[in-house]
Amino acid sequence: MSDRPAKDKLFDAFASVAKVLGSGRRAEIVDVLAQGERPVDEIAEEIGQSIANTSQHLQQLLRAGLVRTRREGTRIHYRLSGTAVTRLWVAVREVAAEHVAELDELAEAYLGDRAALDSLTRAELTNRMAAGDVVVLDVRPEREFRSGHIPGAVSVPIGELAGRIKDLPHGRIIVAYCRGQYCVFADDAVRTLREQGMPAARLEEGYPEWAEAGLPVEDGAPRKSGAPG
Amino acid sequence: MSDRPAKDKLFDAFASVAKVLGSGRRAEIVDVLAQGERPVDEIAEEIGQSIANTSQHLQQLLRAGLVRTRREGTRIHYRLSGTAVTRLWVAVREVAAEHVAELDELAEAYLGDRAALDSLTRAELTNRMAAGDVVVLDVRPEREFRSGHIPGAVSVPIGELAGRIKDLPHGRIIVAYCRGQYCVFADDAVRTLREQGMPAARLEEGYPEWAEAGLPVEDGAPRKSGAPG
DNA sequence: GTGATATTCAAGTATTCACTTGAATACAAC
DNA sequence: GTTGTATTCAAGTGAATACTTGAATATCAC
Repeated sequence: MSDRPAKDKLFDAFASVAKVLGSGRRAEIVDVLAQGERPVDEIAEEIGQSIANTSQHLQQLLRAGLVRTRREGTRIHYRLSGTAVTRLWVAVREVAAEHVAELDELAEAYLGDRAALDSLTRAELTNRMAAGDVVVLDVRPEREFRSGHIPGAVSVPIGELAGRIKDLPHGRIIVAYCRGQYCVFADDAVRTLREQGMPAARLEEGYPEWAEAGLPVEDGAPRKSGAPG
Repeated sequence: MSDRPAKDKLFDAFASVAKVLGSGRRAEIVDVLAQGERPVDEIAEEIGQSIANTSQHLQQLLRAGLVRTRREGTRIHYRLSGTAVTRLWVAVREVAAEHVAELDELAEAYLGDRAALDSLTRAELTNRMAAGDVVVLDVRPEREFRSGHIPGAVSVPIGELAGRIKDLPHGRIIVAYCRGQYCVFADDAVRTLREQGMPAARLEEGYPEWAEAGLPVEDGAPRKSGAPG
């Protein structure tokens, strides 16, 4: 009754999208690119693989249509090909969080114990931003901040945080955010700030989810450090 | 700085979810189970594979946490483990539709030319249902209808449609729906009805998307054929 | 043009995967 | 208990995959 070979091919095409996300290294690449575009060598460093291997993973993502490229001189910048890809990546993590038995252990092994860390949802953060009683801290690498961030956020990459704590405004709660729920930067930031006696919490999710939810974003260079608006 | 082995394992765990969807046959299984639970032999028949092979695919889906089982006598029924899995499957198809170059051709090869077929969005259908000027026709196999359908829909499996056209009410547009955007049943139904001079259109998407969107659903046996409410 | 750098390609290897076939298990009917 | 049926398991094969190494390509600076 139904056209079996044609149906198989159609579903193989759907599966090709999932298949390309079915490698931990390519998943890391998508996670990185969800923060904004990056050249090959930086991606390789980010995922801890050789450049040749990273390039081949990127070719696969390209063939599957999940990423696009842009040439700039000798460098080739990769980026996700659209917001549907971000949604797909979020959906994968959701299913994993709900249904993969060992995920909690693995996440704890990587992230450490989060029990002591406060976290805010996006809605809570927008409320508090409206009330004006928070400082929003973007602790991702500065180039990710430049390609897009929460409006009014201060960029202090996690590596520089310890040395710049004194520049941060006092008297308001500091809410740190980073790449997402499974990113260590914001956790590290909250721990560092707490050790210095500053009230701090993390945004539960990260920048890609914020942008994907249609909340306002801003891009460009960070202001000179000091108290923001 | 970051714990590479732990990070790799965490992302491997995310990837394991995508990987298991990265086979056309397993994708078909998920598509079938999105309509409701099914025993192994029916799934095997639905995807056109041997029972042994289907069983192994199901084991993989089970290990990855995407499906659950229920024993009933000697038969084992598989079902999706939650709505997050449906969302993931929808996300995969969206990315494929947007970014996989050959998908249009493959879909047309399987579905045939759709240019002449009217289709309604979910919102359009709910409006027309409220206005009372449509007959909603569920052309999936009856057991899928029983495990959940659009309220007020009439169940006429596609294979029986030709013989039951005379039982359908006249004077109202007939809107057929089935498993989803890439399912042929509703297309076939619209063509069959049109040939008989009845005004017909299809719902753009299928039952799983309807249910996932939080729209009302109903379950149970179909009424005896004849005009519904 | 030459040299330097970023990226891709190609070949090789160990591993994993999909499917087949045939046997083993688990429950139901008797 | 035996028989029948639904499902799973195990072994085998050919294809695909991830990563490595080393060479090829493309652009820029000069």
